[in-house]
Amino acid sequence: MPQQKSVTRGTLQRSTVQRALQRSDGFVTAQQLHRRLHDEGTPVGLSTVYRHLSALTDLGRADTILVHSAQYYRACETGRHHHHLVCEVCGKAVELDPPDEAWLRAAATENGFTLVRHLLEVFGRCADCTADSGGDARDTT
Amino acid sequence: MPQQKSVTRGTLQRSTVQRALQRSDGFVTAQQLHRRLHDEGTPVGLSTVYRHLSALTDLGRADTILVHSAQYYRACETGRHHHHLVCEVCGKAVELDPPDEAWLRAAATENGFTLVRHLLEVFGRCADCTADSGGDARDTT
DNA sequence: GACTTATTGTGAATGATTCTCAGCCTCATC
DNA sequence: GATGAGGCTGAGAATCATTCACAATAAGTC
Ligand SMILES: [Zn+2]
Ligand SMILES: [Zn+2]
Ligand SMILES: [Zn+2]
Ligand SMILES: [Zn+2]
Repeated sequence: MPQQKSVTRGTLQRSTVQRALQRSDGFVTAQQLHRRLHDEGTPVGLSTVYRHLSALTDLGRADTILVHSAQYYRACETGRHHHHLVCEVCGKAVELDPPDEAWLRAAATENGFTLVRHLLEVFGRCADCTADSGGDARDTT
Repeated sequence: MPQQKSVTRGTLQRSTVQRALQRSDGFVTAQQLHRRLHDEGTPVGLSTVYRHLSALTDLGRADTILVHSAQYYRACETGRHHHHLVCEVCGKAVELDPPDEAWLRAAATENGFTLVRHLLEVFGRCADCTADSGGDARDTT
């Protein structure tokens, strides 16, 4: 449980990372954000980017998904429970309100499980990206 | 697109990995399987374990989930679409038949997306593991 | 302004997964 | 049953994302 303590002070880097995340639409990785900040002339150390993205996630101000062995972050105002419809090509994302999730709890207790969390991510290609492209399209459903 | 070609020949290592995976209950990583085989006196190279797990997945004979930046595999006979209820502590897993997934397609087209795949994993602790333990229990829902 | 301490950034460390490639083994063929 | 071509193996190097360590720096406090 080496759960590291979250950063909390109001620093320049903190707001920089926070705003950069809000400006992005769709999910981005810490690395991408780091490079972007560098290119924009407001560089922030890679570790610091990681630190703040992680802190924002802890605070519920961002949500994250794990794809292709990489962690993607996205600003997230709503405190409500929701899932994402993510474009595999450009990273654009839409929030989804799932309907019933009751069957889920039912299934859990039915099997003697105590629920901790669940994760639902839907991948596809947005209208724009369907237009161009012509590459691969595996289906791991 | 550096999609590597899958192994297909009938070799000793192939069946060894395949059977080891079937013997395990719950999800396991390539590393765990590799170590287990080594301990059991039927060592198989790490690369080879990775190759076969990946091949089995392509063939639909195994399914995989990504947790904590690590890939977990599990033998999977049923060709049907399904999801998993996974114990975060011991890795035990139960297959779930989700009810309606229609809203999902609806939501996709509604947003101009072409669906490719979706991923639903439910995490919790099984009866056994709820009994002991007393550690952390975050809820990223 | 001086002080206490959290935060930063660089570079090294980690860990999982993939790649490389020479030698080995399968399998179709004879 | 022997042969040959090409697929399979495995040890170690190479990648890649992420985490760590720690000395230098800047926030918040009085
Ligand atoms: Zn949900
Ligand atoms: Zn797109
Ligand atoms: Zn489903
Ligand atoms: Zn368990």
